[in-house]
Amino acid sequence: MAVVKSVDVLTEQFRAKGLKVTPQRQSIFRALSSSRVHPTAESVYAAVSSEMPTISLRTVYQTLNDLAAMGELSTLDVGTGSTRFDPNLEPHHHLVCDECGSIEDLHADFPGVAVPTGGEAGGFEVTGTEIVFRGCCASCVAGRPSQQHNTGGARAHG
Amino acid sequence: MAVVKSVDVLTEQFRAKGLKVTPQRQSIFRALSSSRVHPTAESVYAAVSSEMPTISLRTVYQTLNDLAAMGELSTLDVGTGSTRFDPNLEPHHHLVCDECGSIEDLHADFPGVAVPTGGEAGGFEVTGTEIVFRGCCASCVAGRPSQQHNTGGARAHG
DNA sequence: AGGTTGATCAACAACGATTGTTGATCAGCA
DNA sequence: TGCTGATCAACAATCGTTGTTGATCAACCT
Ligand SMILES: [Mn+2]
Ligand SMILES: [Mn+2]
Ligand SMILES: [Zn+2]
Ligand SMILES: [Zn+2]
Repeated sequence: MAVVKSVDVLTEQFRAKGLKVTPQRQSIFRALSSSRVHPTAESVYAAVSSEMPTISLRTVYQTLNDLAAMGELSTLDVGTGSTRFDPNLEPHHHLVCDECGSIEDLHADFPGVAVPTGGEAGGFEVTGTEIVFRGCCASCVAGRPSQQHNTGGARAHG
Repeated sequence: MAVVKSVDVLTEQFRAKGLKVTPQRQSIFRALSSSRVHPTAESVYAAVSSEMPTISLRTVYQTLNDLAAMGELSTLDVGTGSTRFDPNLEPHHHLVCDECGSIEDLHADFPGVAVPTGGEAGGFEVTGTEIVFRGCCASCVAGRPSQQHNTGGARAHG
């Protein structure tokens, strides 16, 4: 359940790179370390703004990009228009709700998932595998107009 | 190896929906049915422009969106800035080259890939599963400065 | 403690991808 | 042939993101 490195560790990393540790950056560190929701730059901005109203969106983008460049954050693109930032450094996959746009983590590994050698895609050198499950999250399912339970017929792949 | 439906079939579908079958649309149909490269709107525009120089980018977007809305085309977002259109209607997965940006199809199914019930993501209703392998395509690997063969050490997940 | 130097700010402009709009012209199809 | 939607050019506008500028500030090293 480890997320982004602690505020202290990030502080160290910034210092080591000759980057100053400013209150803005610390505030962003804090916002990230207490977040499990794959925030956008805007939403980090909103969170940080509440305790530091003068921070600029520009600074938020800047710091998020710094963190991503340092590998302390990864970026996600699920087709919702804006980039999501993922403070969870562990290898994992994602469940994207088509209804509310939420993104949940799935900590599972699928050992069978690999590119078959010599086939259609022979010679492709894999460095990373991302699985995205699309569908409807539990809370959106719960909020639906009541209807007969229909447990069958979910097609794989859309 | 079936790709987008034939030009004739798409023609029928458009007529059935009360949409007119114009030379522009037919040209776009043709460009798609002979494409295996997950083109962007711009690249479809470029292809069609060569045989129909007066077509507008606006019309290309319009038709691609129509096709996507009809389910005759799917859209892909791999974080390269622009939407890729996929004329391949069969369920499949993708290999994205981080070097040249190419996207190859992988026609394989991974029966083990499913959201574990009752765990971290209990209650999520899956409607589609997309697997993206990131790495380096065969031709980019081939074009590298010669070095010792290193066949080990590909980490899964980045 | 003080000076150097990078960080931040406001206030913009600019970008690329995509969509909206308008009015005029054109052409598919019944 | 006529109705009506499609297309066109030529824009403007949107959204997310990055660039720029000059002024101010403050983290950090000595
Ligand atoms: Mn995640
Ligand atoms: Mn494909
Ligand atoms: Zn939901
Ligand atoms: Zn490549």
